[in-house]
Amino acid sequence: MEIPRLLLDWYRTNKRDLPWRRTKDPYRIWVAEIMLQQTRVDTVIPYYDRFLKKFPDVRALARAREDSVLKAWESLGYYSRARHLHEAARVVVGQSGGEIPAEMDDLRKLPGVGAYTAGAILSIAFGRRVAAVDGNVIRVIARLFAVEGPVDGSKAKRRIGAIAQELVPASEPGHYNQALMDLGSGICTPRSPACPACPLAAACRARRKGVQDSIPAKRKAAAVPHREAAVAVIRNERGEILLVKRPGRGLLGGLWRFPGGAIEEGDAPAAWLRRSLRAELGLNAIPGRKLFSVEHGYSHFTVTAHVFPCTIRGAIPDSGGEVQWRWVGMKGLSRLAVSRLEGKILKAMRPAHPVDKPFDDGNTALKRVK
DNA sequence: TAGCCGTGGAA
DNA sequence: TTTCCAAGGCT
Repeated sequence: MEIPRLLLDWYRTNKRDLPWRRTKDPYRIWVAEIMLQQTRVDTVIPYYDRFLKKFPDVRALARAREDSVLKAWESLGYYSRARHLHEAARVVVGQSGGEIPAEMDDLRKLPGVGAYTAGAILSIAFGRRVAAVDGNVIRVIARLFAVEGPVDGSKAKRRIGAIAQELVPASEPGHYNQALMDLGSGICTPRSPACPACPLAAACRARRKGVQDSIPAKRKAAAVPHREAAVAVIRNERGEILLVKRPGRGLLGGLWRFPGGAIEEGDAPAAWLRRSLRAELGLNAIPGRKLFSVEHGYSHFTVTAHVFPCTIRGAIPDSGGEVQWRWVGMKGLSRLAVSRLEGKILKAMRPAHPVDKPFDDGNTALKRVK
């Protein structure tokens, strides 16, 4: 086939110099592939460098605490990737002494490693002739072969996957797969592809038919719902804030948050917050006047969070029950991961109410109000 | 199969 | 400003 040769020739002079392209260490390739899932190269680079400095090999990652791994992942998003990578590192160390699997079946069993990631690791780190079909590759193949209609159905995915696998050359499969991705991200882009600069333009059926802009066909995005939330800033006499640990799965799993949560239509935020804190933490909390509200967008909904300083009456139950919580100062914030929403709240509070400085109006949790 | 799962940059 | 989306995987 002509395509692999054209692509590899193009790649030799056009490839990007990226940190994970300077190594053949399977662990480093693996970390890069997980971070790159649904995430831009420019965003990943600083995280990649910091992560590998902190966890230089799979054993270091395996023995780390989850809070430490999530802290290294903080603000990268899709945190299940970090939890799965951490868990998978423990599996690899426990089962094969730290040797990254070089077989498809073994690799796919690791949490967080799907078809794409396994193909990328096998081809790039182990030189195996396996396709790595990501969004770029789906788009490039769909255009090269003028695959019209939706590409997210199982039939179209099987067809594109079969073509992709057939195209992979026995020589330099890792470079070839990365070339395909570079082509997709820089030339054969989702919108207005740069066909005149494309090394495969002469072979592209979509270009010949003039339909490159409508392939792959995309479905309309679902409307994103909006929610309202009420959260509490509770301080002790040292100015530390009360943070709650999220469950180890689901949205932002394993990260720390302010107490409170989503309110229902028609709920008064302060009254709801008071009930919520009693039910969740057993606290008798008195919300003060609202400090401010913060907007944030997640992958599938947006939220407006109303932030209330709260005073606690009576005893504060110990953590360790249903909900785990801690008093957190600046030192704690340097070790525990929080989401961007918490980051926005902390930033908005900083001028008047920096962490480690008690509220100056006596609005502290330990100030007993009779 | 389709919904869940973050974030920030580009257009 | 709003919309789209970027090297997917899990359930």
